[in-house]
Amino acid sequence: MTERKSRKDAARNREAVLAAADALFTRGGSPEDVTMADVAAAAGVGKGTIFRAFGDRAGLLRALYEVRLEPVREAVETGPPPLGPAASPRDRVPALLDAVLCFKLDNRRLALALEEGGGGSPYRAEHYERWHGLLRAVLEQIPGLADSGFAAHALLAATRADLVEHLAGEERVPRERLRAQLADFVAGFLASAPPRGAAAAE
Amino acid sequence: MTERKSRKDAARNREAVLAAADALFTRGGSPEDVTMADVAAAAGVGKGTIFRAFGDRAGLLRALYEVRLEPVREAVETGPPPLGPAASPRDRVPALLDAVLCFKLDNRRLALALEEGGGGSPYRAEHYERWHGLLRAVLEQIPGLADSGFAAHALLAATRADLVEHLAGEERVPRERLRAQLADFVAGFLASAPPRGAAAAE
DNA sequence: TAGAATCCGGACTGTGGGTCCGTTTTGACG
DNA sequence: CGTCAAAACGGACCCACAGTCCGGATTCTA
Repeated sequence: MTERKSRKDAARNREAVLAAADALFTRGGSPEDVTMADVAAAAGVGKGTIFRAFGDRAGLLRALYEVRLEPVREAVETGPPPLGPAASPRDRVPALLDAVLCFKLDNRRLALALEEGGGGSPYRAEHYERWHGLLRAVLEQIPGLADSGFAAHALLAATRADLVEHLAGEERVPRERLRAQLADFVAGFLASAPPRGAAAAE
Repeated sequence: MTERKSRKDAARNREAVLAAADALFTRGGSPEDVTMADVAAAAGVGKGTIFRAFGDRAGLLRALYEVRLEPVREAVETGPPPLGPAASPRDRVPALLDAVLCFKLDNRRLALALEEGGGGSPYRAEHYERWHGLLRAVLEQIPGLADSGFAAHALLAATRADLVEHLAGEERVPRERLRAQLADFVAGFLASAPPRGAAAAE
């Protein structure tokens, strides 16, 4: 009942396309250099098959993205702290942003392709809205912070795929250093709301 | 001696193209919908003329961007506080970011076109490097802040053209409200470094 | 005003996303 | 197992657009 039963060749080809696209995008090189025809050839299907299954290029990218994002989403929704819902807001915010950063580090070309040529704004994508809504809600629980809606946008903007690519890929900033920098930045922002009765400096 | 003397028709056409492109990009509608042929037609020249004068689409966009950015750049480099060099770092950081935000609000479609289809990363553009270098230097002067290089990137990311477009264009957030939100966010971040001997909360 | 250097402009090319439709596969039913 | 309609296949085809090319027009120099 989950979905209309689809013909088995359709399902098989869908998987083949996803696998092929996955491989092609993971391989080094600009995401723009991977054409739909390339994907079709690598998957051993015709172009028509891809477009029927995914609608357009952006659809394919989104589908791939969702697949890869699945584990992270699960960890966030039902996992243990600090990522899961049981964590305190002050711990969860940095954990969430770190998770996003790590995801983009692990899926640079894909995230890049999706954010750049992904049709319209990345801001209309529903996966962005998920992240934003969640982050906003968590920020909301921390009193004394500025507009949490904008703050959520701004913090997420620090993990934009092309920025990550620039820093990690272009400037060769090591993964752990980048994570630390983001963590510091987030910590700085969170520090603007006094943790308790405001006991101030050390 | 500023530049090789160019033929007067070349100069005239260059201006015509800039003016036409300016008008076309300012007019509502997606920047992608403005083709080079459109610009050529509007300017009353042939396509070849545009490509000879600006190299490629990105070159035209960059040239336009520079022209529009000129006043802001001057205000930043030689203007009065809080934008100019005489301002204290704590005042100048928010002023700089506000200036960037206002600029992008005033030039939404253009900034969008440049950041999206602008060839490669926006992070390799030299105007980005100017802003980043400047912001970084100013942040550097505020003791107690996290890595100023990354912080500069992160703060600038909050003014990304597509985010601005999303908030101001899509969600109809009024200009002044957006400025206030950014200002709050920046203030929050700056507050993480104690202004003086850390007199703490109010 | 002659001649050369430079520029003009629009026809032309290459590329890649997306569509179309004749052919093939699948699965339900008798 | 044989038949048939629905669904899927695939690659030839279309189109839009960035970027190129070159014969002809324009502008500078002498």
